[in-house]
Amino acid sequence: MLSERRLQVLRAIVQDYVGTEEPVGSKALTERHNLGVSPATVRNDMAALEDEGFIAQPHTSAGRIPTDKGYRLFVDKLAGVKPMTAPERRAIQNFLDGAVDLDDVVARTVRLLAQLTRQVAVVQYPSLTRSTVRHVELLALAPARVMLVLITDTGRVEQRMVDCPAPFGEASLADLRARLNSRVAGRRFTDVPTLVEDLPDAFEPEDRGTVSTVLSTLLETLVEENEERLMIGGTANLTRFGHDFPLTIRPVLEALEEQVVLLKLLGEAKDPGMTVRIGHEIAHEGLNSTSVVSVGYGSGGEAVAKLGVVGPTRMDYPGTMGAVRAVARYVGQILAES
Amino acid sequence: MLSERRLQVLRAIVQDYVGTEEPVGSKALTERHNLGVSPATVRNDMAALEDEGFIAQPHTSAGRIPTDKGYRLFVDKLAGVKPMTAPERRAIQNFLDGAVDLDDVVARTVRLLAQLTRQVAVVQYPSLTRSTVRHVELLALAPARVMLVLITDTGRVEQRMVDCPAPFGEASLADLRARLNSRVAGRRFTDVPTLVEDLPDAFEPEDRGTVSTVLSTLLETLVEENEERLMIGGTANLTRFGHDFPLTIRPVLEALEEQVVLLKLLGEAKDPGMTVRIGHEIAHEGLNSTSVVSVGYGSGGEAVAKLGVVGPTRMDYPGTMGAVRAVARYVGQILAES
DNA sequence: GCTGGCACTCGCACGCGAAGAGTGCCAGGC
DNA sequence: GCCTGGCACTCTTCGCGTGCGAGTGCCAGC
Repeated sequence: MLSERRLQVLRAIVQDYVGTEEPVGSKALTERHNLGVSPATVRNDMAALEDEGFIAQPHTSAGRIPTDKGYRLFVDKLAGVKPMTAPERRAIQNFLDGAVDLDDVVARTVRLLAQLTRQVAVVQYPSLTRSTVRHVELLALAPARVMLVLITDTGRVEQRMVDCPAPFGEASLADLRARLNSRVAGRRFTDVPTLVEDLPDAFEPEDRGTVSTVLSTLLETLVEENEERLMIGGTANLTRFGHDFPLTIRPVLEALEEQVVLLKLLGEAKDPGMTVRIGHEIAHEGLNSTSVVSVGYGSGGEAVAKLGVVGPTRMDYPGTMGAVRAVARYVGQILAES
Repeated sequence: MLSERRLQVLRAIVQDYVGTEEPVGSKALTERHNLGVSPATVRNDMAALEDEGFIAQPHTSAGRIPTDKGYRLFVDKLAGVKPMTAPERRAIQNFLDGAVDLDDVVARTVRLLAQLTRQVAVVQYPSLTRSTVRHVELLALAPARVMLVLITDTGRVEQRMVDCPAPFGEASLADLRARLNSRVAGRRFTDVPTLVEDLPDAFEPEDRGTVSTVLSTLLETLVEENEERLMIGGTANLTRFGHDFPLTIRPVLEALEEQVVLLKLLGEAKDPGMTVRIGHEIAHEGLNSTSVVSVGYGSGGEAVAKLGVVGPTRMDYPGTMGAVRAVARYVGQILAES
């Protein structure tokens, strides 16, 4: 196990490197932190930390920078979560309070997170499968054409066109609407398939085909892969890091556009609380030099989706974690109110 | 007026510079294009073109590059719109055909445009004010809480929560829903305000407050500034230009995130057909070294929104214009079908 | 009005050397 | 046994001078 002082040295290295973006040497360390020992001693500690793989030197005659493993230790053992200040909290609440609908909530959240952390913000829309049904609406647009509108308790709205195999009367439609809502309203989306299973049986034979079609469209809408959406913002912040740009920024932008990658990433974080993934811990190659801080948010006690930020591994973890946690908390409140 | 050959020289310069990204000299020009004259002659032409402000040299001893004015002349007089090939058209159609709802259409369109042009794609959602109402739905979520759902003929869905001043019975709600729809269904959104003006008068005094509240929420939803949304994609393509990056890419990314800027830009292009804005013709500072190609698209003869791409002034204008036009055409078809 | 020739201007890549930062190691002290 | 000051060594970075090459402008001739 590393001695207490060596951990302090690692902490100091991480802090300085995050602040300056430059490899940090033993002399600078002793000057900026009261370690109570001389540079030579720190050098020994650094050599030990390097042997253990927590830090590395870019070139022989440069200072050290933390490795992914070093950041991991920092995040797990050495750093807390920096709470937001009172004015910051107020600003968050004010900014989110003006939202008029779910799209607006998500858009504002993205902007807010990007501004607070000065990094790329990612916000997932509330998952359908983890929400409950508020209402299902059926609208006859033409005799054999129905629009299906799905509304969740989190304010999310999905719509689908349904082409019916046979004309469907207004009375049958009203019947289906009523039966459907009485069965699924207030229930979790995951329960919907079994709840509507035998619904066609209640209808006249000539309507059963249409009812089945409507129901299967409803079920398709709930399929995991379709139902995940997210919004991204603050990509301009990517330009703040590394001056070796095109190479660094490109794969990150590409990965961000591949929403699948991000969704997988957010989905992987099983822990409902905060998750930090650092550098190579992220499977996707383009994101190997970034870290992702994510957390679930939800209207009640349960998380309905995730939000987080993507930034360079060299990021201010305590501050970022604080901002992410605070924003998630307020978004949850807003959703619960609406 | 410039002689025919000088225009050809300008065209050749634009084409070569777009292809190579490097200033083009007189010798290279004569080698790559059959101008039928010697480099010395071309030099004279280039000097004339420079005097007129169509081209410039980055440094004394380098080749010439087109100025914004040069690109403008190229686009207006020298370049046509390169039509898509048959396979490309088929690919566009296939790609768009799988869309399940409006969000999906827009998302696919953005991806498609970004891929075809290898630039940043921008797609505006169909404008509410230029669409017609398909249906207005009112759902009672609580005695004094109504959800308003607005559906357009282009498939766009907007929802708003309405907190009513007084409890509102299910019967009154059904009444309002029926009256509202009979008045506005099939009508243009811009006509809605006058169409619903006297609607509260038809209700009992105790319900009038609530009806007014619902109606004013409806009207707010239509306010220009709220109703404009857009989706952006292909930002990774920004990294393909200039190696002097951070400086170039940063303001562009910032401008793209400021959706207001883009919306204004798209809105300014009054011409329903294709509009090309080049470099400093764009008022926003961050976009001074980019060009924007935009065109309206719509389900019928009329444009309901715009789409386009943002790229470096040094872009393949004929190809980009061809792609933008083709995509707009197919998106219009898809919307008309849904 | 076009062409070949020629002098001139610069930007850029290359090589070299000095400067500076930081390390590793060692011998001595508490 | 651990910490410290000293010292030699390594390697990157930066500045500078030079040569090269690309490209131009101009001029005289056809």
